Amino acid sequence: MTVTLADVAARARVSPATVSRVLNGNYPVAESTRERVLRAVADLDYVLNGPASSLAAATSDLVGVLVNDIADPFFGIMASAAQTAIGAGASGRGGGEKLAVVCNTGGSPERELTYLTLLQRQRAAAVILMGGSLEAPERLAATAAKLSRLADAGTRVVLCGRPPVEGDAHAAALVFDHRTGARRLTEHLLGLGHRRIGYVAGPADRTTTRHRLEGHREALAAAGVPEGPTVHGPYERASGHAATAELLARDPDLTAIVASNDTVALGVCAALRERGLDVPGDVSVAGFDDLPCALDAVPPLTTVHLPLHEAGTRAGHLAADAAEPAPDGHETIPAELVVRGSTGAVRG
Amino acid sequence: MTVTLADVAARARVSPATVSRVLNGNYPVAESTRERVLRAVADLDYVLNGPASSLAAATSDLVGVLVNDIADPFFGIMASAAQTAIGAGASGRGGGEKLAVVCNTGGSPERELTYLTLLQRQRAAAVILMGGSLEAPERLAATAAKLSRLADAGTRVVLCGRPPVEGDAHAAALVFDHRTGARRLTEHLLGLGHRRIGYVAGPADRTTTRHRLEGHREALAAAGVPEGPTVHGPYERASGHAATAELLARDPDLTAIVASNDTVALGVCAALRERGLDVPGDVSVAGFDDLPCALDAVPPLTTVHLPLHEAGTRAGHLAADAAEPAPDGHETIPAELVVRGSTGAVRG
DNA sequence: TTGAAAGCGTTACCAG
DNA sequence: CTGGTAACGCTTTCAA
Repeated sequence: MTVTLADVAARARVSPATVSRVLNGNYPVAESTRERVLRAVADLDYVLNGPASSLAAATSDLVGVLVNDIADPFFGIMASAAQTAIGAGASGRGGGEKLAVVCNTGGSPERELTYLTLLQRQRAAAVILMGGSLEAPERLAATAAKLSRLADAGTRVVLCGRPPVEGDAHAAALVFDHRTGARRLTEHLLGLGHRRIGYVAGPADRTTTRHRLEGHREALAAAGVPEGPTVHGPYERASGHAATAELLARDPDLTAIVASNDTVALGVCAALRERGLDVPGDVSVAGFDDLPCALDAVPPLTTVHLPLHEAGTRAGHLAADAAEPAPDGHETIPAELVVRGSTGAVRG
Repeated sequence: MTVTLADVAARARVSPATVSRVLNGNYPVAESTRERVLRAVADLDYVLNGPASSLAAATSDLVGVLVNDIADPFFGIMASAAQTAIGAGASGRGGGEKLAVVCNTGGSPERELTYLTLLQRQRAAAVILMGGSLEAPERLAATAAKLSRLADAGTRVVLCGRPPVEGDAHAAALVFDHRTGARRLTEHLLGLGHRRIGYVAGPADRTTTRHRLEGHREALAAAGVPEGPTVHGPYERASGHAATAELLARDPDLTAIVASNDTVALGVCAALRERGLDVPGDVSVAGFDDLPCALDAVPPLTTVHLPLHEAGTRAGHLAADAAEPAPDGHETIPAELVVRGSTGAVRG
């Protein structure tokens, strides 16, 4: 029923081996033969059988990109950049590009492991893990074990926005400097005169949550300012909205709120507006991630800019083997303060 | 080096066939044998070889989800829902779930075709095409041809948010009622007294752009109100921002602006604020898509709600064969007007 | 530069 | 309920 390589070979009057060589383009073939084969391919509308090809070659063109939340532009931007970088990379087997596919783990370690197994089944060429991870020890161990098994099987592993696995040299790691970014952000607010600062943290037990919170606390400690109320919640609008009520209940005199994430910051803004509070007149709001899709329609916010596009591109190149990893496997990606407007100073 | 099914069979003292049956769980096996096999699998840390499995079975567990822009939550939300629905569907071959992977076409028909070919290579179990498409005839024909070839090869094809292909009964189509939604939106503005309404349309030649614009014009025509200025641009913030300047230049007395998309609407709001115009006091802004991540931090907007999550879920079920398609293959998904606040009336 | 043939690891059919 | 064994379609030495 379906056209096979042998059919193409017959029509082109060559051996299957020759067709394979033409298709993979990694072997010298006479130009005339080559043309004859390509014409036969076109005539027969032949499509290579991926599974057969992968089986025989013991590798595939699949590159898995695991993200915590595909509905969050934070991941969308990185994934998009990675996918472009991968597709544009060196042409792989099967006469073409690599197939970069995005897998949505929803932040669940179980689903993450499931996807990794699935990709391992497929003999994926590479795997990119994007975003922070849960910090539960057994989970980390399970993931680390799976990753090193993947690496052993020849799958390239790239960590993007996630701390390197302890004692695992297999994976290239691109690490955002959340801590410094968060510290700068809080330093900025302190510089504007704020002394009562609330903090909406991300989900507990996540690396990003911890690192950002640590930076925040560093800044407070250095300035000798006591820590204000802190509330944890998922990286979602609703979370910022609910947290705001909680923070104001705990300290009605807050003059600033730091959100662990832009999406959360938007929720904070909405909640403040509902209460008749002016942003940033009454309460200053600061965010993190600098998502282009979220920010300039709301009052001027100060945020920390993470170069998502660049990070994703770099991850893609590493995954596609189109770039050399750093000697020690780690690369730190700077987080840069972006101040929008200048009305965030404390009144009086 | 790598553990194969035969190794497992040897250790469990059964035949390879039996191991396969245990793993696929679609054949009766004695409980004791079954346990022995599973223990051997665990002991050896065996992972099924996907390509070999797909080759022998002539199908795979891969489901491709093609989206126009993975960085846009519009697609992220639908893709996420679809992925969940697919994973939760009937357990397929290989002892588990289907692998739903999202592919970012960037709205380019070439990349779309490339991905479809790649998925065809992989003998994908299903393909979901999300979002509107370009209307260039040759492109439509090329895509249609590819899709029917996929369908012939046993791949289920689902269209989600894209009009059905002419004369192609292979694909199940979930169609958003953009036209009615857009009509209602403009009717609402007209009801508030607006008579000079600008329109920021999506990219030219896209089905969504055309349908939304048609609905807008229907409402104007029915009310005998002349069409205001219209500007085309991509579905991005920057586009709304730039378009606003253009619209106001063409008609400084606009009292309302309809954006073809929420992301664009945010850009419009930002541009208006920069000009010192109050939203919706001076100019009323209306959006489309009702993205939860975009809307309630800005002034009350009126939008059209598209049930993205529901649509994505439905698409996933259809792709996973966990639901029956409608008899004629089409399903229309309603677009519902959402009015936020009530201050959008024309002044005086 | 090309051809022949030996696998690659599973599945599924046919016996038992 | 279990075992034996042809496919499945391609890649890749090894020769020519």
